[in-house]
Amino acid sequence: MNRTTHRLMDLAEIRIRDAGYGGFSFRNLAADAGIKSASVHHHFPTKALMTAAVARRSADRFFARVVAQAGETPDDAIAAYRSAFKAELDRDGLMCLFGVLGAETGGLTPEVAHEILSFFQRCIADLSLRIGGPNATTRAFQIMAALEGGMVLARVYKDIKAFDDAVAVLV
Amino acid sequence: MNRTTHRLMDLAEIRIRDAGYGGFSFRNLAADAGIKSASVHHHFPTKALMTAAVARRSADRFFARVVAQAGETPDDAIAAYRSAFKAELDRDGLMCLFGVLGAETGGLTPEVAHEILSFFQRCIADLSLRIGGPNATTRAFQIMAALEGGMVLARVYKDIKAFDDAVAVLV
DNA sequence: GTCTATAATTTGATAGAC
DNA sequence: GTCTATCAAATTATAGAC
Repeated sequence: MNRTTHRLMDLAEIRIRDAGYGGFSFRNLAADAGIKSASVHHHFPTKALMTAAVARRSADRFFARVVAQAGETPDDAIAAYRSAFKAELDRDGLMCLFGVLGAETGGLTPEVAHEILSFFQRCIADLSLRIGGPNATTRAFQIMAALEGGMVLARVYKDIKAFDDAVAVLV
Repeated sequence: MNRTTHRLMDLAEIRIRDAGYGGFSFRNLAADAGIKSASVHHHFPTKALMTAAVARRSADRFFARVVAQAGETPDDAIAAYRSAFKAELDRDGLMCLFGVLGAETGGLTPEVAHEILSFFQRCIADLSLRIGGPNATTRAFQIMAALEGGMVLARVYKDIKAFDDAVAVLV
């Protein structure tokens, strides 16, 4: 993949995290990149496939970051997840791509919905494994819910402190 | 407000909770109701104002339910909030209107965004008051995050158990 | 309160030149 | 790889008849 393809994915990711799947179009994306919408189709055949590609790249980056940071204890793993999500908020004040798309699941094509579900399944499986113990999976759901819900609150309040408060109990 | 107005709001609420603000139009709403889109404009001047009206009605109903159920202890209040959110999942498997719209805040008009922020501020203020103590507000953010995040997970997994797991620690 | 008709704009997508 | 040109469909919204 070349520079423009990546640049278009960067721009799409921002738009989706800001306003959801219905909140971006090939037209405004092209305008952001300084090209025409027809040229965007050269890089991605359809909007749905582009969104799926953006989600896949975002998930890969997320797990690379989490794996790099995760230590040996359950608390290390939780801290790694928390800081991976918080990094997105810190960078641009926008929430997690998967939280946004997950909330509007009913408006997504099957290929996009599949990427979203896969991301959360991978998080839950990985977290459960690292946490261990009899209630590991339940605990993993609690952690993911706190993180995603915290990001929604930070987005609505336009204040990262809402996220910090929401996830304070995890650390 | 007459029967058709309420019916249109019911239909819009379902659509928004399923696919977000960008996931519904006056055309498909009208089709759902068996009328024409021009007739929807007789009830609501614009899509944004209709969405704001739906949000306001949803918030009023939510707080009426919470006030009716909330007992005297902090745990009673938390249980009331949890059951008010869960009631929506139980009814149709869809998540909270405010969680969906909150996630795509960047794509909303100011009047809609204001309704969403107001809802969460009202929840946090009310919960903090009922919980009491020095960390009441922080605790309120944690509860709201768990509930909203739990609904996102339930929506993505298409399984209410994801919500139950996510909020199990609250009860 | 609902309809037909329509305007103005946007959107997702394609064909073909350069 | 980007462009112009274009299409078909959808979208928000309005005017005016019934």
